[in-house]
Formats: sequence, C-alpha cells, structure tokens
Amino acid sequence: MYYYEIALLKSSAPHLTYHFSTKLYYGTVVSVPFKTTTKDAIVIQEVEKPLFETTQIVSVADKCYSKEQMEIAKFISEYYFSSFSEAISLFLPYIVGANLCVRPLDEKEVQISLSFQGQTRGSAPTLTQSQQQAYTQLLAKDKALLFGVTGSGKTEIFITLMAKMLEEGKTSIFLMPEISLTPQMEKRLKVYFGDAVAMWHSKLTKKKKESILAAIEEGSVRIIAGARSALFVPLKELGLIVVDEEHDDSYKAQTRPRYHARDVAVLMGQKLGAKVVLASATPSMSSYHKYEVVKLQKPYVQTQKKYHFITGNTIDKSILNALYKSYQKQEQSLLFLPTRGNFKYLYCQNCGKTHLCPYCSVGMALHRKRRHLKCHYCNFTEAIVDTCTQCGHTPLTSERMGTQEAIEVISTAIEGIQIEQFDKDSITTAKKLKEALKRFESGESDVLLGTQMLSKGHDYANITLSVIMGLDHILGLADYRARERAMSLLFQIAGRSGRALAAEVIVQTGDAEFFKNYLEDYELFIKDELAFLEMADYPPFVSLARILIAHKDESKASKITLDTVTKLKAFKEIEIVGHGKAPVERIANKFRFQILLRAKNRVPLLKALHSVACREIEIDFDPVEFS
DNA sequence: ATACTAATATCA
DNA sequence: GATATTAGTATG
Repeated sequence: MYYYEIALLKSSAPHLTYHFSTKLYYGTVVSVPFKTTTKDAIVIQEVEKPLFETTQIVSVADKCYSKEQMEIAKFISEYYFSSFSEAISLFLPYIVGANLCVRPLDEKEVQISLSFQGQTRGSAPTLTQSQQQAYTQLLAKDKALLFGVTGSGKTEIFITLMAKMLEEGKTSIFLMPEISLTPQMEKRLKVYFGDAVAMWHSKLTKKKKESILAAIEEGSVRIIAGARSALFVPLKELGLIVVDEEHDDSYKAQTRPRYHARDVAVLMGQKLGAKVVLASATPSMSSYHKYEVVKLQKPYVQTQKKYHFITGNTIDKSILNALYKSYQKQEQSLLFLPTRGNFKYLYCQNCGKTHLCPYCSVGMALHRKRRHLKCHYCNFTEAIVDTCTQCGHTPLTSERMGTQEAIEVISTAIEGIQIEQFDKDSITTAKKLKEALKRFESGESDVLLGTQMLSKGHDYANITLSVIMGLDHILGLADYRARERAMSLLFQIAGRSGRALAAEVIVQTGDAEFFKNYLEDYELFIKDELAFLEMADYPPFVSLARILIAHKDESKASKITLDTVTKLKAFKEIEIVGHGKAPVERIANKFRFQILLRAKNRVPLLKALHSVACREIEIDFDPVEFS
C-alpha cells in the first residue's frame, strides 16, 4: 500500500493523506472521498504510513500536472498568498495519453501547420527595416520589452516570432488584455495561422475548451491567444510568450490568487526556457525599469496630430464645434468619458453629498432607461429619490456626465449625427462588439463614444478627432500611479486616431502643462516619472502590499486591522504606510479596512506577511487597485 | 472550502 | 425554551 499527501483542487483545506494500491507520480489528478462527496485532488508526494486511519483514493484520472506547473504554482501560492490548491487550480493538467508529458515532435505535424498557413496567406508578413531590426534584437534575447508607438507594427513582429517558433516545432502563448474585446486580433492571427491558433478565455464553454485541449494534445493547435487564463493552458514545447499591452492593469487578478499575469509570464518563460516579449506603446514604469528595452522606431509616414487643451467638465461649445466639423466632412470621431457605465449619480446642491448605496458607501447609479437607482458594487436597487437623505433638500441634481447623457447632448446639438455607445453597459457580448465596430467601420456611425474600453487595441482608419474628457478624474485618483494612468490613457486614445489622416486631439484637463511636456515623447515621461517614483519611494523601487479586512461587524473589522498592525510593527524592515477604512468603506454589507505596507526589499515583506496571514485577511502583493 | 458542532443571540 | 445566527473546528 502506498500513502500520498494530496491537495484538494479548488479548496483551501490543508493537505491530507490518502492511500492507494499502486505507485502514483506526483502531479497526478485523482478522485478522493471527502466529507460526504468525492472531490478532485492532486498528488503532492508519497509519504510514510501515517498513524491515523486513511481512506483510499477512489480513482486515478488520466490527467497530470507537470513538474514546472507545480513549481510555478508553488511560487504563486507563496508570493501572492493563496493555498497551493488555489494556485495549481489556475492550470489545466496535461492529458496522460500514449506518451506522458514530453512528446518528441512529429515532423508531419509541423508540415500540416505550415501548409495550412500556405493556403491562407502565403507567408509570414514582410517586415519593414525597423521591424526587422527589432525582430532580430528580440530573437537574441531571453526576455525584453518591445516599446513602439501605436501603428508602428508590433503585431507583425509577434506573428513573425510565432511563425519562427512554429518552424522550430515550438508553441507560443499570446496574451492580451480582455480577449473578448479584440476580435480584430483574432482575425489577423487566423490569417497567418489558421487552425494552428486557438483563442482562449475563461468564458469559453466547457465543450469548446475540451475540443481545444484535444487539438493541443493532438498537436494541431500550436498557438494559444487569449487573456490571463491562456497562460495556464497545457502547451508542450513552449517557445514564446508574448504579453501585448503589458502596461494594462487587467493582467493583475483581483481575486485569489491575486497574481500578475505579466510577472508570472516572465517567471514561466524563465522556468520553461521560453522567450518572453512584453510589448506596449506606453510601457509600465516597472517593465521599463526592469527589462531590456527594444525600441521600434516610428513609421516613416507619420501623420500629424494637433493637440488642443480645454478646461471644464462638460461637453462645451468647442467640443461640439469640433464634432460638428468632423461630421460635416464625413470624418469620424472618438470621445472618451472617464465615468463608466451609462449612469450618473444623484447629487445634492445644498449639502454637496452624493446619494449613496446604503450597503456599499458608493454613489447609487441613475439608470435613466429603467428609471431606477442601482449600486455598482452590490446591485442593490431602489426607486429614484428626489430628496437628500442628509439635509432634506429637494430636488437632487445629477452630477458628472454619463455616456447616455453625453449621447443625448450631442445628438440634440448636432442633427443627424450617429453615435455608437461603446462601454461595458452596451457592449456585453462579442456579438454586440462586432456589430458596433462594423457600424463604425462602415461609416454608419460618426462618433464612437465610450469609456476605458476605447483605449484597448482597436484600429480605426478614418478617425480625425479624438476628444478626451475629464482626464483630471483620472489624474486626481488616490493612487500613486494616477499620473501614469492618465498619461497612458491620453497616448492610447490619441493613438487610435490619425492612422491615415491628420488628426486633432482635444484634451479636457486643468493641468495642460503637465501633459504638454510629453506629447511627443512617452519615454521622456517614463524617465521623469521613474525619477519621481524613486524619490517618493514607490514601485518599482520598493515593494508594496495591501491587506484587506472585510467584516459585517465594523468593530471586529477594526480590531482585526489593529491586531494585524500590532503584529506587523515587530518587523523592522517593513513600513506600515497607513491603516484604516478602505476608500470604499462597505461592499455587500461588509465593512472594509486596509493596511498598506512598503519595504525596500520584498523578502522581509513577504516574511512579515506570511506571519500574519490568516483566513480573515486578504493579502494583495504588488497591488494595482487601491479602492 | 465546507460540513459539522458548539456557543451565543433573538424572540414570542 | 426553541430557533436563528455566528464562531470554531476538523477534514485523512
């Protein structure tokens, strides 16, 4: 009889011991009786017969996690404070088929992939001289940051790299933020790689996932493109990981394990001997600081962009005029609003208070269409109120501009103008996205109006006007990266326009001087900002961690917070930056407290955190979100 | 995580 | 006193 320490999958229960009649390899997926049901688990190691009674493993699945997957999961569990089980559950196991794990490459398979490529497009893209130069540099490095403005042709370089991997019989992972929002990339990849590329994201159906996994196993799928979760697909002979738009915060998971996909990608590349290419037109401060930079020069035909800075926070005459001119010339415009959703908030002009959700202490969003108020965090819904709960003043007015209101203002002012609403509220499915983009591309609509989503990886040829409203809302966030976020957003939105024609960019901000300095040179901004971050003791020069405490009972939450702070004070190498109520004080009826920690070196910080880690606190290492 | 149990609060 | 809610504990 053999005895094994196992970890239950998708559970934070401690590792338990079971027995089985035959020898099992570690990493093997098994079924075990647990409490009243049977659960999937993973074999961690063989152990001596324990003193207590054990139960038998029910069955052994034909699935197995590799040594590397286990090691990376171990790292994730320790660095991002999750159980090993939660970390390994990110990964999909390999199917134990005829050959276990590493299978020598069959030359015929490569032939198939390449011939498919031949059918569709002929050959890999022809690179310009500067693309070729960047490509050659990337080939020579294990990992690097590819820094090139929008439209400089980074995608062709990725495709060439992936084609090279195919030739060498290696596989690739291509990461992008929010795959479901970028059907354009899918189209481009399909042109070159056909069925050798599969798109992967968490919302795929079980059936679809299984068929892709089978195709990977069979060897016909050799490139996986997708969001965060694509990083954990069981490819063999991994040769390359590309992290496109590496600056994007959506690479950081906001639930446990709170890993950063970009950072895990770098680790994974190192562990598996795969090349890692991070890429962005607006690289993160940390990547620019940490990795070798390969610069992709601007394209020769550079269209001219004219920037206008305006103040205020409404759609004023100058914005309407610019939109009108653009509309008259049958050209297209882009309008960015900082608020998300088609909602606005109720605001009391007398006492200045916003009408809040009774459970979450965030503004209740006004849904005009449905005629009700809704909480953005917990979905609490109530009828529209007209009187201020604080001072009794009536009526309440609505603050800030929502997309819905913006559309109304513009379509009232400019007769006949067609506006496409482009935000999370109206673009809920891939189908809706495709339709909206199609209407815009065909010229059916004149203005693409939306939120953050506008900045993410879509190419439009005909845009001659970009309007970026309320940039101060972002610049004014209580976040050490507010400047970086605002600047990156400005570059990303501005980068969407002027592909073919000269373009105008209207920027609404009270701090034009700040932005003006850097309009032609993001790298200059990076250098200045890095100097600022170093002086102010912020990442990448120090490590940050955030502890979140949430409890129904406010005094309990407060007590846990203070107890934790007391314990942490014993550690001399870490600094307690602050502790107290979280910016969003309540979510789903739980009171939220936080502790922010900083340390010059991450090891003592990790050590201190591990000493206080427990069920009632959540630890976010390298946090990007502070609300 | 989650089932189960013990402890404590709530209520007619 | 019975029942609902919460805290604590063990799981092999």
